[in-house]
Amino acid sequence: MPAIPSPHERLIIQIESIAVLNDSDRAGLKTLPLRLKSIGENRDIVREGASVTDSCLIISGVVCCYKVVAGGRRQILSFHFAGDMPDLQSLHLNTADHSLAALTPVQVAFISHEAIRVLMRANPGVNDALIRHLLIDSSIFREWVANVGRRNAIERIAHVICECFVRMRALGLATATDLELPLTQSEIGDATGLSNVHVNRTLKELRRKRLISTNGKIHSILDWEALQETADFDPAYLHLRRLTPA
Amino acid sequence: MPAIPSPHERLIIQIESIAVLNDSDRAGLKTLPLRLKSIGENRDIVREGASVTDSCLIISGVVCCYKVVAGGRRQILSFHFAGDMPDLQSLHLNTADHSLAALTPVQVAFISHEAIRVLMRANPGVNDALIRHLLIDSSIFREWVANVGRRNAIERIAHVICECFVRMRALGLATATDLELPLTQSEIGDATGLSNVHVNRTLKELRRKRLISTNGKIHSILDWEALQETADFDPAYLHLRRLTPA
DNA sequence: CGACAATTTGATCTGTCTCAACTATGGTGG
DNA sequence: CCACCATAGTTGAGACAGATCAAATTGTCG
Repeated sequence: MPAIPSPHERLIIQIESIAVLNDSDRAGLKTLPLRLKSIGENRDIVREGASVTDSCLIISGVVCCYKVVAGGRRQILSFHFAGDMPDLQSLHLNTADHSLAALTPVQVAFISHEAIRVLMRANPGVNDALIRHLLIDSSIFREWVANVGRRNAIERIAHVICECFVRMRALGLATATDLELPLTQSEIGDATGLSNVHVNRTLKELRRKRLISTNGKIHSILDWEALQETADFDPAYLHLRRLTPA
Repeated sequence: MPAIPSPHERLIIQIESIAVLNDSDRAGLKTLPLRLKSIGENRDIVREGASVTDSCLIISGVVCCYKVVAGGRRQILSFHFAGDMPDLQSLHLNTADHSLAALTPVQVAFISHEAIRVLMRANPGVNDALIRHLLIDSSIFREWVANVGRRNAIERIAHVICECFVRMRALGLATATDLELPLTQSEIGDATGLSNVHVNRTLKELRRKRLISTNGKIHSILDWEALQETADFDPAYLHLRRLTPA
């Protein structure tokens, strides 16, 4: 059982799940100055429209990006876990076009854009890796457009579960069968464009089909093949180097 | 009435709609070697899963990114016009996670990744501008997730029209009231997650409300304020430097 | 224990889909 | 020049997935 990774190690685990780093890249990343902060459940970390001068690295907990459309309905755009940098794009887009919120109590580390820019200029490996991180986020948004646009309720929810499972597993945050996904049904609904009532029924359907089982915040994958099948899930869009932790 | 811009000029118009370039940036962009090609209507330019070594610049016509989900249903992810580089992300994600297709006869220019990389390394202004282009694409995908996830049919369609209008106008491809948008109703449905029948009814509703009028492929904005209102449209997510052409 | 959040269930309603037929439109070849 | 055909658009009727509303149940935590 490995010790809990340090914040810098979290970042390196995340980056190495998608890109190859050499010793000097890793050394450079370890010099990044981090400003740690704890944030309570359901608190906004960044609000849409704000000007941003730091990007944040998640150390623990679950975070989501979201927008609010006319009528106050919320659409969750993505989920993020320890090691992710959910607003890295603020490096080149200074006004936030969406909000970032803590879904659980979270620990984040703020990193100034300036420090990241200096490191990227000095270190081509880090430069390429972070751009790749940004582009993979973009790829995930594309998949989500297809998910909410053209899949039915059971496919949508199964797909989100598959994605979270694969991504968390690559980050060392899930076992071969279990993941801790502390989302409410209403949050799953906001991510999939469904009402919370219908999410409830659809989750029941997934359990009835013995694809998953749920014990509090812990979800178990009972039949990974069948779950991917019903989700129409293909992990290619995540552009991971490997699907299991190193 | 200005002459039709050259391919390199198209690219510079597009980039200057989102970023500031200096003389050396513009000069550098003009040296990019372009391999021109004409592509027929409804032909794929890049197919999902392919390995890509060139990015393409659209010279004329309309192009879309799309995915096909289980059951063969298509989801259009984005529309692209003259000056756009719709698969710039292949620079760092070599296997395409979606397809790119010509919706009209199009002229494209292929640019080798190597040439773009050399230019970006030599020219920080171009580097930042192209990354910004990538991140704005990403922002547009986020808005589309919210559009198909949480808006109703009339809002979705009005929103897509608003976006195309503003983006085409910034590229000098639309007048103050008219845009040439040669999309079939079925393509609009694939972009908004609606059936073509319902698109038809909803477009009729938009015309009945005197928000738009349609004459073949030419759409006129009759009441821009009211159209934005019904679309819940705010152009901030496009991160444009200005909403009208230079 | 009490209070509040989250989940579960039932009943009803509605937006959108599907299927099918019909009309315009434009292109092609005889 | 017109008959023909393919494509896109339009309209109607019925079905269904998922929304909404309402209420009961089950956590969960101070």
